Amino acid sequence: MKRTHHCNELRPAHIGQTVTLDGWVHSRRDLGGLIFIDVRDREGRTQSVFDPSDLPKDLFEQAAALRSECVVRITGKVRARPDGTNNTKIPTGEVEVMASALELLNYAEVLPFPVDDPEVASKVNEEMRLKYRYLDLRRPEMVRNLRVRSKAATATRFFMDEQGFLEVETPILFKSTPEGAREFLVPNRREPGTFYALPQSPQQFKQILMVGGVERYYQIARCFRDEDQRADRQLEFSQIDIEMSFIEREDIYNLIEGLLKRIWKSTLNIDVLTPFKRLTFQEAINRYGIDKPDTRFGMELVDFTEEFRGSKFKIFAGAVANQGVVKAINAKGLAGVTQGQMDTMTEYAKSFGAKGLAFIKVEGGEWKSPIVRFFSDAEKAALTSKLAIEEGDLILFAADQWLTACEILGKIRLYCAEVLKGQGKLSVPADRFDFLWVIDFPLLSFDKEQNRWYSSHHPFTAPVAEDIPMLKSDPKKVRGQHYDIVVNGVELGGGSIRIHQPDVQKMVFEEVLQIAPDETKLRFGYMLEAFRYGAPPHGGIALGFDRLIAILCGTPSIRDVIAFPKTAKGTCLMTESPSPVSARQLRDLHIEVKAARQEPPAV
RNA sequence: GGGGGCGUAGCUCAAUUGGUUAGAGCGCUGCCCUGUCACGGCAGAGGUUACGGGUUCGAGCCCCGCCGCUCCCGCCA
Repeated sequence: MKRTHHCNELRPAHIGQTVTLDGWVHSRRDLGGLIFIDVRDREGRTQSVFDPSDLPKDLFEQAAALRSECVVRITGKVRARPDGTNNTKIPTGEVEVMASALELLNYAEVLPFPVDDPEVASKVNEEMRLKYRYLDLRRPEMVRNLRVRSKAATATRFFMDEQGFLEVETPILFKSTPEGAREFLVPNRREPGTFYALPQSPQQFKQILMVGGVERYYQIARCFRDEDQRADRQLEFSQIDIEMSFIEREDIYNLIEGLLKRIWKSTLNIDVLTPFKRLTFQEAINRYGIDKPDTRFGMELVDFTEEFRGSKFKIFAGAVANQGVVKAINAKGLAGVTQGQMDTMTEYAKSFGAKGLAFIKVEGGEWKSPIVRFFSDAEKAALTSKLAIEEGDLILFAADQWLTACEILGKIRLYCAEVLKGQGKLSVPADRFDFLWVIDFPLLSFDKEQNRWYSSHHPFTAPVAEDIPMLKSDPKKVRGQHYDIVVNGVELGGGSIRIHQPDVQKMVFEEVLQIAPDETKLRFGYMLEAFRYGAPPHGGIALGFDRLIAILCGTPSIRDVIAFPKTAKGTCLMTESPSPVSARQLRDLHIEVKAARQEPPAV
């Protein structure tokens, strides 16, 4: 390598040294008689000067012909910049390289979009950024995201190693287990009609590793789910996947708190306070209307079920009489909500099953609301005191079954917070991270359509020991030893203590979940068999690695922290995948495509 | 599968709500310029308004279809 320094390295201490820099032409300022070339690499940029008075004519002309993003090697002596010409915006701004040699390593054609101007580049259409991802990745913001990702991965590996974990890789070609997410299938050439599946997660392998005596396993694992995408969901994504033997829930909490503390310290140099708060599922729903609450602001749900029992306002009284609840939130300072925003909120509430969205605007010293005339003085007094109502407030109500009412207001709460942030009435510091554990989830949920119970998390989750007797008598009340780690309203990960007794697992499969014994054997037979030969008590967790990095980088989309992400429809705009394949490939795989299909280009 | 937003020059955006030859900034090309760093100055090129239909005397704008990007619901054990 001929490069002597990177482009964020030269300081006044280097003055007098002859150096060689390799990089891209970040910008070229041709003053006619004098040319400035800023050379950029992933570390930063450095100014070089081409002065015709001490350069051969052809060298000077070569420099004049350079254009943005050409790859160059520049050699020259480091010198202090003349008085008054320092550039305080860049760390190398006190010095410059007086070029004596220039090598054009590669020429660059005119770019489809600029990478040198952060203002413009950050606004470029994402379609363009994805198609020319290699250009997008040159932007300092993107380099920084990749660096944070790498640092976090390294911190994870160091920490997990210190804690005695073994990094073990598990197969990508897995067995189809049609529970949960839709899988990607891979046809087996060797036996027509059989398929591998790509793993939704290494769940079953990591439990088998515990049976295999590994005791402490981790992996930054690639997972695949053929479901529709979101800003925080890709078809393929990464998890920090962890499993441990001979432990209880507290051990997982401790471990993860230590891991996140380490990651935050090594990437952002922020000290995260531990232990994290804990909230039961019940309390999370009751206070925030969601199982992944953002606790960086208040606006909590307040219960008025007792106050409106027998109220003259029949909608509220009726909900209570029907075993439902009445809940309200105070969106402080939002009385000036526009009709459009109110309509949006009402539509939003309706999409979650509400019949409408009752409200009170507190403006000009009075309560403006179509429903307030039905309220008694006692009811008004209760609202005023429990919601701390003041001038300028907007009160919003939901009356329904407990879970529905809470979820509706939970969504409305988040919407109001966004509106208030937009108006500058609510601000959340960018470096604030509210971590918390959500615990005591119900083990089972009931599927009304299929008239059967299904696992809230997955069927290997252990019930809380004291609740086991209720498994058959009162399944609804059984709590699972499941936990979610939440930060700033984002579900960062979740896990559980697993069932390690084959008889309990069999009972859950067959008697609680009502999966036929032969089907259980077909799908999970190898697991049940493994558990017969001495399975240690164990449990684990998986953290969404992409989401974790997105939070560290302060971006709402995980596409910004994945080098080569896919679009919302699952395509790669750079490589144009997925794509048709040749008839011969299909024949080898014993696959006949019935849908009208595009022919691949002839090779 | 459903709902919303967007698509105009290489890029980011305008276009007085259906009316002349579709504009600006940046970029690009040429010329000038010895202390710039968002260099500056002068001149110039660059458009199938994503695509296909329709309504109209007239469509970037209205209608239908279609493609792509994006956000959300469903889905994600």
